[in-house]
Amino acid sequence: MSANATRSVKVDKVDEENNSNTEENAPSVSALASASNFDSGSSLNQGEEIVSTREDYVVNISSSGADKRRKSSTRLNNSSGKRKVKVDWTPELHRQFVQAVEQLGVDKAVPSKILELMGIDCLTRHNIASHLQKYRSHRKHLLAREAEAATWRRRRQICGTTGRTGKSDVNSWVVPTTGFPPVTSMPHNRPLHVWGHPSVDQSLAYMWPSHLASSPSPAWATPCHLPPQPPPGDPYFWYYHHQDVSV
DNA sequence: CCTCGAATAT
DNA sequence: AATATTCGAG
Repeated sequence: MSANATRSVKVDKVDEENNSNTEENAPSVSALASASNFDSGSSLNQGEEIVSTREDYVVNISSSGADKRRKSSTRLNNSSGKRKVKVDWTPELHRQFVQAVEQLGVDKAVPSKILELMGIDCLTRHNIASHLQKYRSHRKHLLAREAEAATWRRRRQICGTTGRTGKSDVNSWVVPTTGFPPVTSMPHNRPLHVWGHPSVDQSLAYMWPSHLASSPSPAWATPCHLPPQPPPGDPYFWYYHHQDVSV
Protein backbone atom coordinates (compact mmCIF):
# COMPACT_ATOMS: atom_id res chain seq x y z
CA MET A 1 0.00 0.00 0.00
CA SER A 2 1.30 3.19 -0.71
CA ALA A 3 1.73 5.72 1.66
CA ASN A 4 -0.99 7.89 2.39
CA ALA A 5 -1.34 11.26 1.71
CA THR A 6 0.22 14.39 2.38
CA ARG A 7 0.98 15.62 5.62
CA SER A 8 1.03 19.24 5.71
CA VAL A 9 2.07 19.79 9.11
CA LYS A 10 3.43 23.09 9.73
CA VAL A 11 5.98 23.37 12.36
CA ASP A 12 6.03 26.57 14.15
CA LYS A 13 9.50 27.47 14.74
CA VAL A 14 9.83 29.99 17.37
CA ASP A 15 13.34 30.93 17.53
CA GLU A 16 14.87 34.19 18.34
CA GLU A 17 14.88 35.33 21.82
CA ASN A 18 11.74 35.23 23.69
CA ASN A 19 10.54 38.41 25.08
CA SER A 20 9.74 38.45 28.65
CA ASN A 21 6.37 39.87 29.08
CA THR A 22 6.47 40.38 32.68
CA GLU A 23 4.57 43.51 32.48
CA GLU A 24 0.93 43.45 33.08
CA ASN A 25 -1.26 43.26 30.09
CA ALA A 26 -3.23 46.23 29.12
CA PRO A 27 -6.85 45.34 29.29
CA SER A 28 -7.82 48.50 27.60
CA VAL A 29 -5.99 47.51 24.51
CA SER A 30 -7.49 44.13 24.25
CA ALA A 31 -10.84 45.60 24.92
CA LEU A 32 -10.30 47.99 22.13
CA ALA A 33 -9.37 45.24 19.80
CA SER A 34 -12.30 43.13 20.61
CA ALA A 35 -14.74 45.89 20.90
CA SER A 36 -17.77 43.82 20.33
CA ASN A 37 -17.69 40.23 19.47
CA PHE A 38 -20.73 39.09 17.71
CA ASP A 39 -19.85 35.58 16.92
CA SER A 40 -17.66 33.58 19.09
CA GLY A 41 -14.15 33.92 18.04
CA SER A 42 -14.40 34.31 14.41
CA SER A 43 -11.91 36.51 12.82
CA LEU A 44 -10.46 38.52 15.49
CA ASN A 45 -6.88 38.66 14.67
CA GLN A 46 -4.39 36.80 12.66
CA GLY A 47 -1.84 36.52 15.28
CA GLU A 48 -0.80 40.06 15.25
CA GLU A 49 0.14 42.09 18.13
CA ILE A 50 -1.49 45.32 18.86
CA VAL A 51 0.21 48.14 20.48
CA SER A 52 -1.19 51.29 21.74
CA THR A 53 0.77 54.25 20.65
CA ARG A 54 0.28 55.69 24.00
CA GLU A 55 2.52 53.11 25.45
CA ASP A 56 4.45 50.13 24.42
CA TYR A 57 1.94 47.69 25.58
CA VAL A 58 2.11 44.52 23.68
CA VAL A 59 -0.76 42.20 23.66
CA ASN A 60 -0.20 38.76 22.40
CA ILE A 61 -3.58 37.44 21.69
CA SER A 62 -2.59 34.67 19.45
CA SER A 63 0.37 32.56 20.11
CA SER A 64 0.32 30.93 16.74
CA GLY A 65 2.16 33.68 15.16
CA ALA A 66 5.47 32.92 13.71
CA ASP A 67 7.53 35.36 15.48
CA LYS A 68 10.45 36.24 13.44
CA ARG A 69 12.33 39.35 13.91
CA ARG A 70 15.82 40.00 12.87
CA LYS A 71 18.07 41.90 15.06
CA SER A 72 20.08 44.39 13.28
CA SER A 73 23.42 44.94 14.72
CA THR A 74 23.02 48.56 15.29
CA ARG A 75 19.55 48.57 16.53
CA LEU A 76 18.61 49.75 19.90
CA ASN A 77 16.28 47.50 21.64
CA ASN A 78 13.30 49.44 22.60
CA SER A 79 12.73 49.80 26.22
CA SER A 80 11.49 46.54 27.57
CA GLY A 81 12.09 44.65 24.37
CA LYS A 82 9.03 45.47 22.50
CA ARG A 83 9.43 43.56 19.32
CA LYS A 84 7.65 44.55 16.21
CA VAL A 85 4.11 45.38 16.75
CA LYS A 86 1.60 46.85 14.49
CA VAL A 87 1.17 50.47 15.04
CA ASP A 88 -2.23 51.46 16.01
CA TRP A 89 -3.04 54.59 14.10
CA THR A 90 -5.39 56.26 16.41
CA PRO A 91 -7.41 59.19 15.18
CA GLU A 92 -5.23 61.43 17.18
CA LEU A 93 -2.14 60.07 15.60
CA HIS A 94 -3.71 60.26 12.22
CA ARG A 95 -4.57 63.85 12.81
CA GLN A 96 -1.02 64.68 13.52
CA PHE A 97 -0.04 62.82 10.45
CA VAL A 98 -2.46 64.71 8.28
CA GLN A 99 -1.40 67.96 9.71
CA ALA A 100 2.20 67.23 9.01
CA VAL A 101 1.38 66.26 5.48
CA GLU A 102 -0.63 69.37 4.94
CA GLN A 103 2.02 71.50 6.42
CA LEU A 104 4.63 70.11 4.15
CA GLY A 105 2.40 70.08 1.19
CA VAL A 106 0.77 67.00 -0.09
CA ASP A 107 3.23 66.76 -2.89
CA LYS A 108 6.28 67.50 -0.92
CA ALA A 109 5.54 65.36 2.02
CA VAL A 110 8.06 62.64 2.50
CA PRO A 111 8.12 60.16 5.33
CA SER A 112 11.20 61.52 6.99
CA LYS A 113 9.83 65.03 7.10
CA ILE A 114 6.50 63.89 8.30
CA LEU A 115 8.13 61.89 10.99
CA GLU A 116 10.06 64.87 12.17
CA LEU A 117 7.10 67.14 12.17
CA MET A 118 5.05 64.69 14.06
CA GLY A 119 7.68 64.23 16.63
CA ILE A 120 6.65 60.77 17.56
CA ASP A 121 9.63 58.79 18.56
CA CYS A 122 7.66 55.64 18.60
CA LEU A 123 7.15 55.65 14.92
CA THR A 124 9.66 54.77 12.31
CA ARG A 125 10.05 56.03 8.84
CA HIS A 126 8.57 52.84 7.56
CA ASN A 127 5.51 53.27 9.64
CA ILE A 128 4.98 56.67 8.17
CA ALA A 129 5.71 55.47 4.69
CA SER A 130 3.18 52.75 4.96
CA HIS A 131 0.55 55.04 6.31
CA LEU A 132 1.39 57.65 3.75
CA GLN A 133 0.94 55.17 0.99
CA LYS A 134 -2.50 54.34 2.15
CA TYR A 135 -3.28 57.97 2.71
CA ARG A 136 -2.36 58.87 -0.83
CA SER A 137 -4.26 55.95 -2.16
CA HIS A 138 -7.42 56.93 -0.38
CA ARG A 139 -7.08 60.51 -1.35
CA LYS A 140 -6.61 59.61 -4.95
CA HIS A 141 -9.77 57.63 -4.90
CA LEU A 142 -11.65 60.44 -3.34
CA LEU A 143 -10.41 62.91 -5.87
CA ALA A 144 -11.18 60.60 -8.71
CA ARG A 145 -14.63 60.07 -7.39
CA GLU A 146 -15.17 63.73 -7.06
CA ALA A 147 -13.92 64.38 -10.55
CA GLU A 148 -16.09 61.73 -12.03
CA ALA A 149 -19.12 62.95 -10.22
CA ALA A 150 -18.46 66.42 -11.48
CA THR A 151 -18.12 65.18 -15.00
CA TRP A 152 -21.35 63.35 -14.84
CA ARG A 153 -23.04 66.32 -13.43
CA ARG A 154 -21.88 68.39 -16.31
CA ARG A 155 -23.06 65.83 -18.77
CA ARG A 156 -26.33 65.69 -17.11
CA GLN A 157 -26.67 69.41 -17.28
CA ILE A 158 -25.84 69.52 -20.92
CA CYS A 159 -27.74 66.54 -22.08
CA GLY A 160 -30.48 66.77 -19.60
CA THR A 161 -30.45 63.10 -19.67
CA THR A 162 -32.20 61.27 -17.00
CA GLY A 163 -29.02 59.58 -16.26
CA ARG A 164 -29.84 56.00 -16.06
CA THR A 165 -28.27 55.18 -12.79
CA GLY A 166 -28.71 51.54 -13.23
CA LYS A 167 -26.04 49.66 -11.58
CA SER A 168 -23.85 48.22 -14.23
CA ASP A 169 -20.64 46.49 -14.16
CA VAL A 170 -17.59 48.56 -14.06
CA ASN A 171 -15.02 47.47 -16.42
CA SER A 172 -14.18 50.98 -16.86
CA TRP A 173 -10.61 51.41 -16.38
CA VAL A 174 -11.29 53.39 -19.39
CA VAL A 175 -12.13 56.91 -18.62
CA PRO A 176 -15.63 58.09 -19.15
CA THR A 177 -14.75 59.95 -22.23
CA THR A 178 -18.07 59.29 -23.63
CA GLY A 179 -21.10 57.56 -22.41
CA PHE A 180 -22.34 57.60 -18.93
CA PRO A 181 -20.46 55.86 -16.31
CA PRO A 182 -23.03 54.32 -14.15
CA VAL A 183 -22.81 55.16 -10.58
CA THR A 184 -19.89 53.00 -10.30
CA SER A 185 -20.67 51.77 -6.91
CA MET A 186 -20.99 52.96 -3.45
CA PRO A 187 -24.73 53.04 -3.24
CA HIS A 188 -25.06 54.19 0.24
CA ASN A 189 -22.00 53.14 1.93
CA ARG A 190 -19.70 55.61 3.48
CA PRO A 191 -16.16 54.44 3.95
CA LEU A 192 -14.02 55.88 6.61
CA HIS A 193 -13.42 59.39 5.77
CA VAL A 194 -10.54 59.83 7.99
CA TRP A 195 -8.34 59.94 5.02
CA GLY A 196 -9.68 62.87 3.40
CA HIS A 197 -8.14 66.01 2.43
CA PRO A 198 -9.45 69.09 4.08
CA SER A 199 -9.36 70.90 0.82
CA VAL A 200 -11.48 68.43 -0.94
CA ASP A 201 -14.61 66.67 -0.12
CA GLN A 202 -16.91 68.42 2.23
CA SER A 203 -17.12 65.36 4.33
CA LEU A 204 -13.60 66.06 5.32
CA ALA A 205 -14.00 69.71 5.78
CA TYR A 206 -14.33 69.12 9.43
CA MET A 207 -10.62 68.90 9.91
CA TRP A 208 -8.90 71.45 11.98
CA PRO A 209 -10.12 74.99 11.88
CA SER A 210 -6.66 76.15 11.04
CA HIS A 211 -5.24 77.81 14.03
CA LEU A 212 -5.17 74.70 16.06
CA ALA A 213 -1.48 75.08 16.13
CA SER A 214 -1.63 75.81 19.77
CA SER A 215 -3.37 72.70 20.71
CA PRO A 216 -3.73 72.15 24.39
CA SER A 217 -2.31 68.74 23.96
CA PRO A 218 1.26 68.59 25.06
CA ALA A 219 1.28 65.24 23.45
CA TRP A 220 3.20 66.78 20.63
CA ALA A 221 6.00 67.51 22.91
CA THR A 222 6.20 64.07 24.29
CA PRO A 223 6.90 61.12 22.12
CA CYS A 224 4.50 58.53 23.23
CA HIS A 225 1.85 60.28 25.15
CA LEU A 226 -1.60 60.05 23.92
CA PRO A 227 -4.57 60.95 25.97
CA PRO A 228 -6.52 58.03 27.24
CA GLN A 229 -8.62 56.68 24.50
CA PRO A 230 -11.96 55.85 25.93
CA PRO A 231 -13.69 52.84 24.53
CA PRO A 232 -15.35 54.07 21.40
CA GLY A 233 -18.27 51.84 21.81
CA ASP A 234 -19.60 53.04 18.57
CA PRO A 235 -17.82 52.73 15.31
CA TYR A 236 -18.71 56.27 14.61
CA PHE A 237 -15.81 57.11 16.72
CA TRP A 238 -13.77 56.71 13.63
CA TYR A 239 -16.08 58.60 11.45
CA TYR A 240 -16.32 61.70 13.45
CA HIS A 241 -13.34 62.10 15.53
CA HIS A 242 -13.10 65.77 15.04
CA GLN A 243 -13.49 68.15 17.83
CA ASP A 244 -17.02 68.82 16.90
CA VAL A 245 -18.51 67.60 20.05
CA SER A 246 -21.68 69.52 19.85
CA VAL A 247 -24.48 67.65 18.32
C1' DC B 1 24.57 53.62 2.19
C1' DC B 2 20.23 55.92 2.50
C1' DT B 3 15.56 57.45 1.15
C1' DC B 4 11.35 57.19 -1.47
C1' DG B 5 7.66 54.93 -3.75
C1' DA B 6 5.24 50.98 -5.32
C1' DA B 7 4.42 46.19 -4.98
C1' DT B 8 3.76 42.52 -2.25
C1' DA B 9 3.00 39.79 1.99
C1' DT B 10 0.85 38.80 6.44
C1' DA C 1 -8.81 46.21 5.63
C1' DA C 2 -4.76 47.77 7.76
C1' DT C 3 0.26 47.38 8.42
C1' DA C 4 4.57 45.53 7.54
C1' DT C 5 8.03 44.10 4.64
C1' DT C 6 10.31 43.68 0.35
C1' DC C 7 12.04 45.36 -4.05
C1' DG C 8 13.77 48.55 -7.42
C1' DA C 9 15.16 53.23 -8.68
C1' DG C 10 17.57 57.68 -7.52
